[in-house]
Amino acid sequence: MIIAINEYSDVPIYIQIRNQIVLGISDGRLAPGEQLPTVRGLAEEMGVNSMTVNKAYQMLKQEGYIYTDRRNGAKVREIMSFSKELSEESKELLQRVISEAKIRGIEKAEFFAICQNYYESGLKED
Amino acid sequence: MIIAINEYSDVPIYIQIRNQIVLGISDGRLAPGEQLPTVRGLAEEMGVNSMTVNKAYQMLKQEGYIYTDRRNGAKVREIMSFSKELSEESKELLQRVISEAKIRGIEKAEFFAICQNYYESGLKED
DNA sequence: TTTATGTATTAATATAAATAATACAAAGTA
DNA sequence: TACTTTGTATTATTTATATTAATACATAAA
Repeated sequence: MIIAINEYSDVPIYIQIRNQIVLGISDGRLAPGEQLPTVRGLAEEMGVNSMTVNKAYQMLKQEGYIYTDRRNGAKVREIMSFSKELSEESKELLQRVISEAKIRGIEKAEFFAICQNYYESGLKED
Repeated sequence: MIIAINEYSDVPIYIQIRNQIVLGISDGRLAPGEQLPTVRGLAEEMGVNSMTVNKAYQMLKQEGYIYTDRRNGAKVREIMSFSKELSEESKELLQRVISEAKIRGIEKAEFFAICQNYYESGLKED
């Protein structure tokens, strides 16, 4: 999976890496159990420091998306035991997005159509 | 309107202030044309520096949510000329939220129900 | 003249991100 | 045994940003 970062974004690089990998897991580009690039490998490929990548992996591990061992590197977890609820952070983000949508006069149906697109991306398996 | 900040959040204070005000506009707690607290007044009330509040107002002004003049302070804009589209930032946030919802096994209908709640908050006028 | 408004300026402090250079533990391989 | 590759730990440095602080200015109403 290609991980592209925006160097002009004010989102820290390690957060961008983390976000991209979560996105990859959600749309199927990263399969359960799949091997992730090594810390050093990804760092070199992206042109960033390996500690920056390590920080992203630490975060993903702590959140339960991946696991690591010293020998075999990092892999996507096969079984993720999340509560079937949005995280508090997600709720706050969603509220913000919807508040701005409302101010811009975007109707609910319109908004749902946008969500639908994101929800369905990556599901096609033919 | 009460503006409460979370001092433990890693979201900068001026961004939190900005977000709260946008939220207030979207749910009707802040009416079009309504007078906002003065920079110094809000700063004292919140126990932060006035330049921090000023930074939030600058951002809101630049985004088109409010206007200011030296004499009358800051007010919510009566007419906001936004495009009827989500901002790029909102789209990215929404994609992130939905990717995490999918990983957690939250069905689309469930997700829409959550959105519905946020969409309808603040509309009751009786 | 006084007052209250947003704004501008300059400095200082604190925090965090990112890089850099090494080193360590673990476990497979030659 | 020796070597290699993995994630991880450590320490230091640089850079950028947030926040506070203390003043000062322009404006316009009272």
